[in-house]
Amino acid sequence: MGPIRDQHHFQLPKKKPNFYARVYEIVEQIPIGKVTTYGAIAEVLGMKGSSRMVGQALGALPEGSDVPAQRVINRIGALSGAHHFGGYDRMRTMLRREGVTFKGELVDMEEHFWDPKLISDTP
DNA sequence: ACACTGACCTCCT
DNA sequence: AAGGAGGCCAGTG
Repeated sequence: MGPIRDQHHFQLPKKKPNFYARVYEIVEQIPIGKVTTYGAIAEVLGMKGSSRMVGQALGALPEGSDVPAQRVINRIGALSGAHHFGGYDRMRTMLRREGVTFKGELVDMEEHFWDPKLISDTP
């Protein structure tokens, strides 16, 4: 179904780029137990190098959104957005509940990284 | 309209 | 190897 659902009554950008919405569409497809990175999302949107924009889009999400933003982390596996989930421990707990494992403070990227480029290839 | 802000990433010391 | 500077560009005030 439509990736962005009606419950998202917060304001999306009404102009053309629709950048936020495209970010959310990708994030919604990250499988449970997997994570991806800001950079990987930016790249698949054709905006390689604009990873900060992805973070900005996620930051605009209301709390309690069903967009699984906790599955987006930085390149090395650090929970750089932890502040938006009530701190590092809270975010780590959310991910652990989904089956994500850690190596110290960092997500085990070898095990859990999911590349959003896979979307295009698989129906 | 301008200036500044980011849940980042890559290059350059 | 570790840390800093700069780039990215859509929102916001």
